Amino acid sequence: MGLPLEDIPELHDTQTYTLLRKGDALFKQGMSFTGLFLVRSGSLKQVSTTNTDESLVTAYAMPGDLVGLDAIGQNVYPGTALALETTTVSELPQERLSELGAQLPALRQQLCRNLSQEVHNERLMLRLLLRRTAEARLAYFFVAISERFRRRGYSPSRFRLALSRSDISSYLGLTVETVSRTLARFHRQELLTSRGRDFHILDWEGLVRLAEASGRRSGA
Amino acid sequence: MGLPLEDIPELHDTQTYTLLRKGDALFKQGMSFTGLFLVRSGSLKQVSTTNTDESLVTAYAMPGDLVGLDAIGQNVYPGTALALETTTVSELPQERLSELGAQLPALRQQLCRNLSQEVHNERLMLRLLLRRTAEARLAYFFVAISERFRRRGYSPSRFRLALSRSDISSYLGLTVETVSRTLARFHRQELLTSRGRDFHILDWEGLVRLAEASGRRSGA
DNA sequence: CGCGTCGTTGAATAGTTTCAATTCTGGTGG
DNA sequence: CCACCAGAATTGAAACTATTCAACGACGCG
Repeated sequence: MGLPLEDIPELHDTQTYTLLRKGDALFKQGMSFTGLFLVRSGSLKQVSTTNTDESLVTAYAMPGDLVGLDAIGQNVYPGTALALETTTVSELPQERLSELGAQLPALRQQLCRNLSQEVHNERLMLRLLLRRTAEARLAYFFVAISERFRRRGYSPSRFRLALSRSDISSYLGLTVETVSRTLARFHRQELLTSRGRDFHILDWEGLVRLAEASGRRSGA
Repeated sequence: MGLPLEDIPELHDTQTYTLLRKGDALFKQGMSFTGLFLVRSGSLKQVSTTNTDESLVTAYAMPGDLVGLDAIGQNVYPGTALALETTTVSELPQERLSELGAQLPALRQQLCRNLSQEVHNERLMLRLLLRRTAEARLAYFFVAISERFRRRGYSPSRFRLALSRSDISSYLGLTVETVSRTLARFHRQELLTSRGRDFHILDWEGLVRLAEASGRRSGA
């Protein structure tokens, strides 16, 4: 998520808004694909449950993000989208997407571009995270989130993340305890302070440095 | 990679074959996108170098696979494709793809589907690997590779992987030593034997069991 | 106000990396 | 054809990082 697809004005002419309360599901894993959703306010997390009963937080969507892109492939939503707070979304039904796609080849192309971009982002980011320490993973996470806030016009240094610690740990493949301890260390090093779900980035440079270093000795 | 896009017959009507010798680059990271490639024989790895000079093996392509899908987004190849052995590929130039896309809406749609599918696969697989032990990662890797060989009509239990140990370790986010030790353990447990780059799966069930377990205590 | 969930902290343990030393292998040139 | 070499793969021991288990404090909601 975090796609620059919102540039396409046609996607914004929608009247159908939906209001979700905290904990409501926008769609559930396994439901057949009916359309994409554009987040207007609030935020959502996407949770995928594997065949081994693990449930993983696989995406986080904030206002301006499109939700449901990964459902196009199988025509089925591959995870459940849960509102993390009071949230409004507008729907882009499948039929309307096809219509628009027929009228505007550019739209279809842009959609492909975005998907392709995502393939690459995820491949690289996750593979990068795979060989990084908890410290580097969290630093990377906050740098990325902060940039998303900035691009959306919010403050990049102070923000509220509706995700719980346990959501964050799931997203990064760590345990809650490790996330908590690492945040405490960041606080001590005056990189980033947090009170509950409010975060305040103090030392952007320092975070970026940690995020780019693997946290391990050899730079390979 | 490993996409079921080869079902589209139009993609196969190509005369331009290219021969690559071991170590040759099909394209290099940063080159602007000129088209996709279909692997006819041999195999390739895709290596992406990050801004921090790490180079990661991000994909492995065998006969029947499409290479270059992740270049569509930025119009630039996001990694270097290197032949692991003598390899032949046929090119699907960008112009031809657009032509075909205009004639056959189904093709464009299928391409989107494949991309969307990949987004989901990578998200889930890598996030799964993120919280798994080396043992589970390798088991998962061999199960996945074996299934790819089976789908392509090769033996799923005996195969030659042109990837070096170091390529595998990079792909899975481990060190060479850990891969080596874990393979040795698999051998002792009579799950999988290997001599150099030839592998022989002895106990499919056992491998699947390891791949699905996280390798950690809590099943969360 | 109490209860449950979320978040934090501590100590012991398990798993991976690191560094160093060999062994094995495939390709090359004599 | 064989010996040799360099890179690849393996193995061992020590250092380090994250997880596990357990206990406790904080917060929000009914």
